[in-house]
Amino acid sequence: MIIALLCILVYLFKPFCINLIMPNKALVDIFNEIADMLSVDGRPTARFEIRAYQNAAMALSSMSEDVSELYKRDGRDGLLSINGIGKGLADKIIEYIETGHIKKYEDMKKLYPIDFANLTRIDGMGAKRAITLYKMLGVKDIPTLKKAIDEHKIMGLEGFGEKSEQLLAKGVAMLEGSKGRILLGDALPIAESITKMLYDSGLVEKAIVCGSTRRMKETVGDLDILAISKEPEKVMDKFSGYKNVTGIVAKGPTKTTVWLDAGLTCDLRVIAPESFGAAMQYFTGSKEHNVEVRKIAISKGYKLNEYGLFDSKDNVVSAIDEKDIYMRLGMDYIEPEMRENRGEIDLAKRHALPKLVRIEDLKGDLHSHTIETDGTNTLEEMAEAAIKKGFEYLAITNHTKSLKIAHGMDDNKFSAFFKRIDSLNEKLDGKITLLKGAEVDIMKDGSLDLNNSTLKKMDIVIAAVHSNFNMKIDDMTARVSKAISTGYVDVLAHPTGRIINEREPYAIDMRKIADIAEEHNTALEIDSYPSRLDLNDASVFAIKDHNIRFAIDSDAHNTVHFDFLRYGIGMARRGWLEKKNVLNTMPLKQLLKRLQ
DNA sequence: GCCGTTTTCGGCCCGACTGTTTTCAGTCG
Repeated sequence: MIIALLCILVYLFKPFCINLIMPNKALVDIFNEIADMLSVDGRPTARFEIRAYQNAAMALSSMSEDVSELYKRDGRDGLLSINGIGKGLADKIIEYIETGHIKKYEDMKKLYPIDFANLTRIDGMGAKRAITLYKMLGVKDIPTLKKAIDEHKIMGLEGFGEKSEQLLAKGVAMLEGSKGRILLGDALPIAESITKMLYDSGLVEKAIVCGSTRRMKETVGDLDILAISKEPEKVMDKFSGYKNVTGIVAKGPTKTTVWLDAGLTCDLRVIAPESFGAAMQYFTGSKEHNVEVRKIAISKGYKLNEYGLFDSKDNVVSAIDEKDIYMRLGMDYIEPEMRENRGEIDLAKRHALPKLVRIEDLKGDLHSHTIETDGTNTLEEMAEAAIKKGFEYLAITNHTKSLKIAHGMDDNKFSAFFKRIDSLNEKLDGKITLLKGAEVDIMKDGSLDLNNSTLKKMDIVIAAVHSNFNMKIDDMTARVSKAISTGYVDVLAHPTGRIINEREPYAIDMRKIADIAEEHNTALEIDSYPSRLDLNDASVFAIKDHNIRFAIDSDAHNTVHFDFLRYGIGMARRGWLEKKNVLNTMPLKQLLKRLQ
C-alpha cells in the first residue's frame, strides 16, 4: 500500500523527480559566454574567434555522448575528431574535465560578472549592449536591468535613446510572459491557423510555414511564415492586426515580427514569386545547415541568399524551386527534417540520402487507450475513428493494475475486455482489426504487472515505466532490460519517460537497451504525444543503425489524438528513419507474424 | 580559434529592420 501511494505521489509530482541534464551543458554554456564576452574584444580576428566558440558550443550541444566519456575513451584525439573543436578548444575541454575550471573563462568572468544567458534572451539585447549596460550602470541580470529601466537611466547613455529603453522595458515584460520554447504540437496548429487566415484574406498567393516548425523540431522558439503577395503592405497590416497578436516587434514591407498570445514571436516574410524557393530554403534553416550550404555555393563561385542562387556576375542561377537549388549545388533534395548539419549534406552530395518514412506509410497504430482506464472514448468510438483514419489495425493497450491513478486493469478485467474486442472485431467485419494488448507497467524489479497467462492471450504487449523514475542509470537499465528479457514485450513504450518542459528523461543507457531489444525482437516506441515525443529525434538517430524496429504510436487517449501521429513521424524523419525501420508500416498479416 | 576540392596561411554566410545616426552599429534569424 505504501509503495502504491509512493507511486501515485511520484506520478503526481513528476516534474520534481529527476535532475538529469544535457551531458555537455556546462561546457556549452561556458563557450557561449566566452563568445559573448569576446564581443567587445577589439582585435580584428575576435569576431572569428567568437564564431569558433559558438560553433564549438553548437557541436557539443548536439552530441548525444558526454564529452568526458569520449575523452576517457579516445583521449585528446577523440575531442579533435569533433568538427569545430581544434587544439585550443580541445585543451580547454580537457582543462575543464580534469580540474572543473577553465582559467580563461574565469578570468573573463571576473571582468564581466553578467548573466548573459538570460539578458540576451530579451529582444533587442545582445552581448555588446549587455556589457555596455554593465560598464555604465552595473546591470548584470534581469532584476538590475529592470531597476535601471524603472529609474530611466538607460535613455541617456551613448547609443541608447528613449526608444531603446522602451524596447528593453517591453522585452523584459515579454520575456516574463513568455513560455520559452513551446511544444511542436501547439506551435504547428497556431502556424497553420495563421497561414489559413492569410489565404482567407485573399491577399496572398502562397503562405508556407518554415523555420523549426517545418523541420518538426520537438519544441519551437518562434514561428516563421513565408508568403507571396502583390500587396505586401496590406498583408503586413492584416498579419499585425490578427486576433492573437499581442504586440509588434518590427514592421517593414518585407518582414514583420509580432508577439502572439501563445507566448512566442512570429515572423512573416513576403517574397516575390520568383524567389520563393530560395526563400523557403533560407527560412527553413537550420542556421547550421544553411551556413554549410552557402559555403558550398561559394566554393562553386556562387552566392546564395533568400532571393536566389547567383553567379559571380549576379545572374540568377536558380531561385523559384527549392529542389532545384540543391540540385544546382550538386546535391540531392534534402528533406526539411534532416537539415541540421548532422551529415546530411555529405550524403546529399553522394546521392545517398535515406528515403524517409512518410505518414502515408503507417498501416495502423499500436498504442491507444479507452474509457476503461484513462481514455475518454469507448472502444467502439476509438475503432470508428481509427477506421476514418484509414488504419488497417489499432492496438488497444490499456494500463495495468499498478497504475492506479489511471484505473489500471487487472488480469480478470483484461480477460473480460478481450472478449469484447473479439466480438467487436466480428461485428466490424474486417473494416479494421483491433489488436488485444496492454501497456504493462514495468515494476521496480523489472517484472511485468500482469500474469504470463494474461500476456499470452494478447496480440501485442507494450511495456512502460510509470513509477520509480529516479533510479541510478545502471539500475534503470537493468530494470528495463529484465522486462524485455521476459520475451513478452513487443514494444517498449516511451522509453525515456520524459515529459517536455516538465520531467527530465530518467537515466537509462539507450544503447544497451537497443542491444537487448535487438536480441528479443522488441520494438522501441516513438510516442507521438506532443508532450512526450519519446524516443526523440536524437535518441532515434543515435541507435538507428541497430537492427531494431521503431513503433510510431499516437498513445491516443481519445479519438482526436490519432492526429498526433504526424509529430511522431516528424521525430522519426528527424532521426533519419525509413519505412523499413518502422514496425507499424507493416501490413496486418506481416505484423501478426512478427509479433508471434 | 577553426580549417582545407584556393590547404598550414588566410580566409571565415548574408540581409532586414531599428534607433541613433549624419553614414552606421547592434540585433536577429
